[in-house]
Amino acid sequence: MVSIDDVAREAGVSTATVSRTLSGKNNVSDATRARVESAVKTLGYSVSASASNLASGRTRTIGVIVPFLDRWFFTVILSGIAAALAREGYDITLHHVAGDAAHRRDILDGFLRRRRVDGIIAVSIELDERETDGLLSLGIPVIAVGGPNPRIPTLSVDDVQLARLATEHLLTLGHERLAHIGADPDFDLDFHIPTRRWQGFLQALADAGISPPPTHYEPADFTVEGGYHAAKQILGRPGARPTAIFAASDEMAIGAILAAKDLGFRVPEDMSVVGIDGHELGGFFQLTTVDQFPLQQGERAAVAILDQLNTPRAFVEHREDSPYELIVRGSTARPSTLRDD
Amino acid sequence: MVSIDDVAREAGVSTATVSRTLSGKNNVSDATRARVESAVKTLGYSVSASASNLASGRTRTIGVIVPFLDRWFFTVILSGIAAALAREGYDITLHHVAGDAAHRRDILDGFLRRRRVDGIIAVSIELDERETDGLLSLGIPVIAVGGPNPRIPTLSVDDVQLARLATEHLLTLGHERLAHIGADPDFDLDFHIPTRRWQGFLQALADAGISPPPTHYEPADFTVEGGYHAAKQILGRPGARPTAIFAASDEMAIGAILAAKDLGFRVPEDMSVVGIDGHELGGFFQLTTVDQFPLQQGERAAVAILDQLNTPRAFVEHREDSPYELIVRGSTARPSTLRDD
DNA sequence: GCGTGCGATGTAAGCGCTTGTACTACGCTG
DNA sequence: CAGCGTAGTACAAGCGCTTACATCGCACGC
Repeated sequence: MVSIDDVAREAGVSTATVSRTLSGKNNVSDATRARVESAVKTLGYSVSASASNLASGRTRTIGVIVPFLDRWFFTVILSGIAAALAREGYDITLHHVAGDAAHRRDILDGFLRRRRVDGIIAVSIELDERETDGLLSLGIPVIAVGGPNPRIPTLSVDDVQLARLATEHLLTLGHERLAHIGADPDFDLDFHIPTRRWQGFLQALADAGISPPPTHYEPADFTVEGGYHAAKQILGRPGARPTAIFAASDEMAIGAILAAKDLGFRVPEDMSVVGIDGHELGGFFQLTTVDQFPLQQGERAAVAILDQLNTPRAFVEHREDSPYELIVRGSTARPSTLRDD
Repeated sequence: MVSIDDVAREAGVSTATVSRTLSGKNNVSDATRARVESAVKTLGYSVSASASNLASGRTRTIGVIVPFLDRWFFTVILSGIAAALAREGYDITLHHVAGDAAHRRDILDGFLRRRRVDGIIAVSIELDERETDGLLSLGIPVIAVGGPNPRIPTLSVDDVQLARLATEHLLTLGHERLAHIGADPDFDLDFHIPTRRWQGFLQALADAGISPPPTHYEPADFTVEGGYHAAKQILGRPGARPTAIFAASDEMAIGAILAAKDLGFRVPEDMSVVGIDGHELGGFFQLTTVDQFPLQQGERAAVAILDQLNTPRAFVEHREDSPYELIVRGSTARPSTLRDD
């Protein structure tokens, strides 16, 4: 393997100069720089990451911790992180932290402690006090995306407002009997998001002077299948049928659309459905949704951690200002009572 | 930061002994081992990865290159890789290699050259000659999953057989007019898989003595939407309508099911649909499919690379023996001409 | 009772960089 | 023309480990 000494010899300079040239320091003359660069090229040299790390204390690597590796939303965030970090020449080491407690310990106590990474991005993971202590005691920047942890600087979307927006869209169209597909209580233990969306839903209804019958809440597990079953419950239950469903995720909303169709309801004529996320299948199913731009969320997190690396601050605040946007497609319309057809 | 010297001092031994203890070497007495371990615990020590790498030349890290980070199939493979590597205490550095040529160069010439990883797993990426040379010249094990590259040891599924199995399932049920939804020619330039599935389809038909009319091939882009449109073409075209569709992916198969329903056909009564992959939504849509167990494919790749790391071989052969299995659900049945109902 | 061998431990030489400090040569200024 | 600042470069000391080799006892065999 060709080392920095080989390059120095080839270029007729010291290793220090080679190092300065390669790391873009400006106190190298143009002539020297050119010689070094040509030596690098002819020898096919590239720095040894570990030697560089050891000497400088910087790894140019960010650790990313994700709870799911096979769910659309999380992989899109990951994708955004990867894109933004790659742009700046940073590597990413990926840690999939699932339920397994022993494995969690391995990751949080083991891998991440070894000065392998300059910073950590934790995507939507619930950490207990001990784990949080562990992360923070590493002495490197930590940024969370959308998690519920108050002690870690977090970038998130305002879930209450998101849900309000979706709900207000339905109210604006003239719907008065709304149902909500939210989360299982179990599921919500880890992700408080569903509760906040439920709150936003209720707030919007309250502001509109509508009190929702409790039967119009149905829990599900954030999958298409879960949304399907929940919607069947909602639509099949005797009594005044809701004219619109607000599902806390696009996948559940898609399930709801399919359920409605299977029951013989037309969407949106008989039943409006709105979701949240901006899922890739939304366009195909003509799903009206509040897009929360997960790709950008990932990119913002990456940018934030790099920023923190470049100019360390003692205090990084929580930010609940990730952008979102109502995308109106074909799954919502005025309720039939207000229609001419 | 506490270093190995601190531990050595605390335990009253040399750093060499600490190092031997921690790396599980066996020539350390039980008493000494205990002292070291307790010192490690009280000081909260963990090795510096870069120092260890630099001294030993091993990183305990595998580089994984994926072409997509937001498609179910690839993220599931990634998930399998991550699980298997984590089990052995290996880290993974993730590289998302999309179309962008400059970025590709950065990855392949830059990141991976820096002795950052002990091995590389390339998931379904097409590499040109120069890129392949680059990878192989790194002098570390490289394993591909499902790519078309003859110079890199590849683990893959036998796509011809996979397609034969799916097709033979339809033939066994009594279908004689079959259609296939495959790939756009463009798409196939990168992934030769679709062509091989098409071959398997044709072989099965030929063996059964059936010559398919060319109109029964329809290209799509491996998405639900693509499958939907392709199926509409197939079903709407005048002439003898096929009684079954074999789609080269589950997502396209799901699109085909939805298209058939939208056109007023019942699945499977009027139209059978079979896919390939084992997609998570398959159960919900009652999709008959040939599952190719992507999670296991990822795990097998990880195991293979670790094996190669432990006992290097000059030559690692291609293996086309990844398991697959026909999962018969509700989207396929005998054609109506053969039914009593 | 002494040589042998082996298990347990210590010594120290790197691994390949980065970077603070020292040095050189050059062009100024006064 | 001496004195001085500065840009450009070299020197060399680490960074925190791993590991080949040296050392040291001690049990064992004869």
